[in-house]
Amino acid sequence: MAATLPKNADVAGQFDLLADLLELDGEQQFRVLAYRRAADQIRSTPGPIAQLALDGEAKDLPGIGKTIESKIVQIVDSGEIEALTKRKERIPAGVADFLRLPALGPKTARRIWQELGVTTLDQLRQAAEAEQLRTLPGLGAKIEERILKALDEKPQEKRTLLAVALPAVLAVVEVLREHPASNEVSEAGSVRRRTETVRDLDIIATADDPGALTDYFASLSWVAEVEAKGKTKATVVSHDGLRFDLRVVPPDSYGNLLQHFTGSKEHNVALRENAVRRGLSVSEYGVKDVESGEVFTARKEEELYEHLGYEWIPPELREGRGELEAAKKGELPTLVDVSDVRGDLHMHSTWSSDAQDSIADMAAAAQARGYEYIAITDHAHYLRDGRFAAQTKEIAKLNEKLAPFRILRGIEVSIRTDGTLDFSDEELATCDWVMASLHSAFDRSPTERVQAAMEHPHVDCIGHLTARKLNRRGGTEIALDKVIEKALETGTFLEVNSQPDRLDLRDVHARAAGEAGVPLVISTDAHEVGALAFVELGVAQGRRAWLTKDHVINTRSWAEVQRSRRK
DNA sequence: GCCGTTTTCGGCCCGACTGTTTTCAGTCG
Repeated sequence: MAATLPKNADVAGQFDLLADLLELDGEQQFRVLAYRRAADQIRSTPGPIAQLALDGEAKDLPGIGKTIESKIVQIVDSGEIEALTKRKERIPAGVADFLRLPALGPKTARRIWQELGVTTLDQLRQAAEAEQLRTLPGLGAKIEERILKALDEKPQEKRTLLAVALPAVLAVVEVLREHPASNEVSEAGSVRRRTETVRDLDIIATADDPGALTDYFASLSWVAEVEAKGKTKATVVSHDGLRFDLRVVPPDSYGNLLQHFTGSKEHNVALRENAVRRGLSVSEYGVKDVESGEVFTARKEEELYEHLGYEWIPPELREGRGELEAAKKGELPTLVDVSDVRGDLHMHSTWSSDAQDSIADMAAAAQARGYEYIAITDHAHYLRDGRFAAQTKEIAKLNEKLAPFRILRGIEVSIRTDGTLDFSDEELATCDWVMASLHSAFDRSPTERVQAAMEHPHVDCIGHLTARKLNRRGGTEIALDKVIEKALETGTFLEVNSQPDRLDLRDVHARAAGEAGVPLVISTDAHEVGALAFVELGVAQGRRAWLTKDHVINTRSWAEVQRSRRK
């Protein structure tokens, strides 16, 4: 067996590339689709897929059968899927890049390659500039134009953080609701599902006068550019670069449309596949009984799901990860809600030089949110040379004043490269709450360091496990299964960090931890009072992870948290 | 290639838009 297993992302990448090459080779589309689905499944699998394949358990996952499992084993054994190696010999590497360009699908890319001998993006640009593409039947000047435009654009724009997108969309929804022509207005798409980042921001509405509403939408003061505007649909770009899509739909099928435009694609495909087996064809306009031709429309999503035999599914779960099966049996979890949260166990004060507000201000803001307790968890390295004792005094003094509200004497320690903590055991022993986190040298044995920290008798919780920063760095390759195992063994909690660019654990990781029985903490890591509101993002992430109130330890009183601790 | 309260074989989501075409294939979400 290889010493280190290939990463899920790399395994998935090979299947996606194989799918691309098969498609270019004109293979059966359903084989291509099968590889793409397998790639998606592998990406959303929390543990190492390679180990599962070696153990013969990968084929238990949906969309992965014996053939794909054996191909994963090939990656472990020789580094690459054999079929991929073979296809690469036949198809020039650059041709697969054509598929990333708009308007170029497999059929067109293949023709450009085979009939014009174009095999790289540079050659493609030259061919488009020389107006050679239009010599192929079915291709014209427009295609050349679009290809050149796409090649000139920046490689890939960053995705918008949910923290930016969500308030922006909700504000627009509010404004549209106030317009006299509108009836129902809702956010849809990935924002409604609360995915950690989004590309476009979708809104759907019903209106007495659709044209009046789209006109109004396109004329709002923050709109910098109107990309498209018709009676029932408009796309605009705001001055800060956000792209909004508004669809105005008839009220009778509002439920169908809201469901359709909320997605995800995977959820909708699975929903429709299941419906097809029962002779029903589902579209955004209604559910058609194929035999009788009757069409069912729904004003509400609940009616639509009910008609198809499901209980209503919270948008956060609609990712094609087993929610339909659970909803059919009526076994969806009751997801944790922001109102369940009773305290915040990770935040900083001016004692950390990167934070902005005093302990007293943080406490007041937490009280205003209705919390019963907070933990002040300043970085250990700011609390040396008597500052730790001084801060403890300040907290005690505030507690006298604020009781029964409680400020916990917490701390956030860094896990050093050797797995030790950057604070003394004696002082940690006096803390109510200890978070341990990786803050540097992320590639140096992260799993072993986290495990070592969990073994420490005073560490209560591991903060932002993978240390990823959305749009900036991918996060460490931590063996989540080993971390979960150690968490269960030592009674250590795991954090869902609510910072907009962290949201770490990510959804599938938090779900795996929750299902394994590891208690989770949803905390903000706030560095200023306003950041306490990020709990909404953390809770959304928790909901995407199928977490209930019972999974989340800070939905309990502090006394209950203490009782449930094993160390 | 995967999968099964109609199937271990024969299916595999749905509709809109686009560009290039006189009826549609390919692409996209």
